[in-house]
Amino acid sequence: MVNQYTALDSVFHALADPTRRAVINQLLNGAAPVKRLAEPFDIGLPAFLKHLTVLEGSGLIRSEKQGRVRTCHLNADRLATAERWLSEQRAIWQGRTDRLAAFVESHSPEEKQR
Amino acid sequence: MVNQYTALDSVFHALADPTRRAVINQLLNGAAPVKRLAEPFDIGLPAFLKHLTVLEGSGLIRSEKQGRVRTCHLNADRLATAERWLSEQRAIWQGRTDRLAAFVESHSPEEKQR
DNA sequence: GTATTGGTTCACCATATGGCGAACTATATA
DNA sequence: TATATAGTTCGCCATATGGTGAACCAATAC
Repeated sequence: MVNQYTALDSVFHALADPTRRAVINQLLNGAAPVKRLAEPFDIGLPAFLKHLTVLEGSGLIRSEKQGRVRTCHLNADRLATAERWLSEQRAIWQGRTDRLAAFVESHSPEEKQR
Repeated sequence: MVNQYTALDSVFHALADPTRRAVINQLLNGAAPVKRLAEPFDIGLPAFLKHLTVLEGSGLIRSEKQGRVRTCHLNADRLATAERWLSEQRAIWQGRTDRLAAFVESHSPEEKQR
């Protein structure tokens, strides 16, 4: 369980929670302070902060504090990381099913049912 | 924590583990029995079975047993579910940054620094 | 200066996760 | 029939997760 924590691990894990996905959704419209991000959810600030920590740990968001307010913004690159992995898998899958279809095609030219 | 477990929750959670992603990777090349899937990993069968249960619970794989061997195959649709969410987010993000760029463009035609 | 606001930290709790070994079931195989 | 093989189930354990309330700090606002 102490295996090197890859970027994909932490990104997918961060995305596996509805609260965190909702935060990302909010941040799509631009940066926002912690308070405003937390408003829609009925959990305490401490719990919410943990979600932000997970998100920031995965690189999906960044944040900086000035004065007493911390502003969070999305790091869209990291979303792309996950998207890339998924589309790679799909590409492999499609390549394989395409070859399979071609094989079937070439070996049973005129009858399709068995 | 007892919120209705959405499909995205379980899919992303399933993907958040390197062992489980590796299993998916194997299944891209076609169906395989549990034994063969488990070979590359140096964890016990019981632990491996839990991973399979998580994967099957998320709908990413399906499996059926005949005789004493259980054969697993990928359900690529579910991968697409996750991919779709991600690309939606990216679309929103891009729409927003595009509008932002247009706004900046139209409001400071010749000076860029403030 | 005092009060309020926005965050943060701390100790704590219940449950989930990911692993183990041992025992067990059922199907092939010899 | 005896034995090996493929899975499965069980009880156990350490750690992670997601939440709580209470106390605390540092900027603002009054």
